[in-house]
Amino acid sequence: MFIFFVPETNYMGSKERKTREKEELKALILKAARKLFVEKGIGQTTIRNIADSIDYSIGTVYVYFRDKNEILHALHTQGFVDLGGQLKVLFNVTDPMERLKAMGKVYINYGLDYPEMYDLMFTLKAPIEFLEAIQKDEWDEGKASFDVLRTTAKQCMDAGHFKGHKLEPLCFLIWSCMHGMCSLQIGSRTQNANIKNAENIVADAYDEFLKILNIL
Amino acid sequence: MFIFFVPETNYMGSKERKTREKEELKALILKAARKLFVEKGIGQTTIRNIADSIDYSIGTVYVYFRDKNEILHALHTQGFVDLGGQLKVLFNVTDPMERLKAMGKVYINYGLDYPEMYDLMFTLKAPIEFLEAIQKDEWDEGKASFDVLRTTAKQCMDAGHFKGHKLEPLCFLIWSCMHGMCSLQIGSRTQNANIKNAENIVADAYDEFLKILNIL
DNA sequence: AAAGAAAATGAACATTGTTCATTTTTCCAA
DNA sequence: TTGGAAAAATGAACAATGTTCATTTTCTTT
Repeated sequence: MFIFFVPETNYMGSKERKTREKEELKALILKAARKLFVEKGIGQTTIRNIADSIDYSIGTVYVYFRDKNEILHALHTQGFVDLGGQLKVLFNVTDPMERLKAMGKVYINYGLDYPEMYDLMFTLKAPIEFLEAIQKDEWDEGKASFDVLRTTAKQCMDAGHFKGHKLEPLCFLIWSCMHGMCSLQIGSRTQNANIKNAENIVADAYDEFLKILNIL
Repeated sequence: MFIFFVPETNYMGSKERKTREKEELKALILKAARKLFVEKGIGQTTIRNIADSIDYSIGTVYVYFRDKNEILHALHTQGFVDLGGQLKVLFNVTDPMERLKAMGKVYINYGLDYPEMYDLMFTLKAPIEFLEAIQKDEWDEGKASFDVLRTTAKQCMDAGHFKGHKLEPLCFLIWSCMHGMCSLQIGSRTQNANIKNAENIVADAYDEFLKILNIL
């Protein structure tokens, strides 16, 4: 009894520790990758860079991630946890119309503050290609974030706003507005296009967005 | 006199022909590049592919273009000539509000019909990086297209629309709306995000956009 | 302490953008 | 017509990158 019990406990214990250590290393790789992406851009960050920065070999990275797209997808998911968390906090705001406005601001700030993460989440094909590669055609994080918008817009409608509008397309239009501003700004399409006051154009356009919301 | 005249004529003639031939080959390279980009995507098209498809060597491509970014920028410019031309045709529509609506439709159709060209024009960093590389911080084609929008929106204001709105930020907001829809659709962000009727979401959202324009 | 399992390694490969010395072609003058 | 210079075209070679996998190292259990 004793003879069997002790070894088995040790085995299970180390097995669990191993699992934890593996998760820790996986997290370490992601943390390093994210840091490099933010610092020097996704396109300029190589697997070697990531491995070097945490003093592991290239091969080790490939033990924990099948390819670069899986790393990008994992960070893509992290980004949605971050942004989604910030959006969910806004349910503190009881008036749905005010909440909707606040959501727009949070979304824009996230995009402009973390452009590389934003690109990963909403522009780059890589994380989507990973989903296709593993035959998963669901995008859970995107779903969740869009649900937050849909729920809020629905409450706006219930409160008498958006008369004559369809919920789903209107939500997508609002999302497109916010995304479009972030995307054009991040992609440097505002800088050289002869737009006046280009540095503040997103903030100014957001004000126009608010004016329109106020009459809907 | 005669002795000098004849050779000089020959020289100038062949010189001009040479110039023309160089331009033709440059155009041929761009045509091949564009074809491959549209067929298999920009990321999947290599310089070797382009060279092979027109039976020239890799080196020749580099005689005519300093690097891949220059090719991307040249096609980026072509795209703006195309789209800009389609937009300018709409000045046939005299009512500025109707013209604005039509411009949105043309823009969206272009984006959805030629997603790779659209990415090149409004999303990818490469053509912008080329501008930076050659120390040019003007983006003539972008300017011209935005001018078309600005002019039309200004006429809308003069006709009594958009009261209380600022021209420049409102134009950017409208552009962002259209761009956002194209960008999310092209980037496959609508497909798996639990959006109902995802195939038609852009068209449906455009209808919501029209409803809003009608009250502004 | 030894054997077996798990983890880490980095050399090696394929692909890409890019360069540049060399070759081929074109052109003009004698 | 032809020789040589100018122009154009070439493709071998290089550096960087993602990726694989046979080998080495480390850890775990008995």
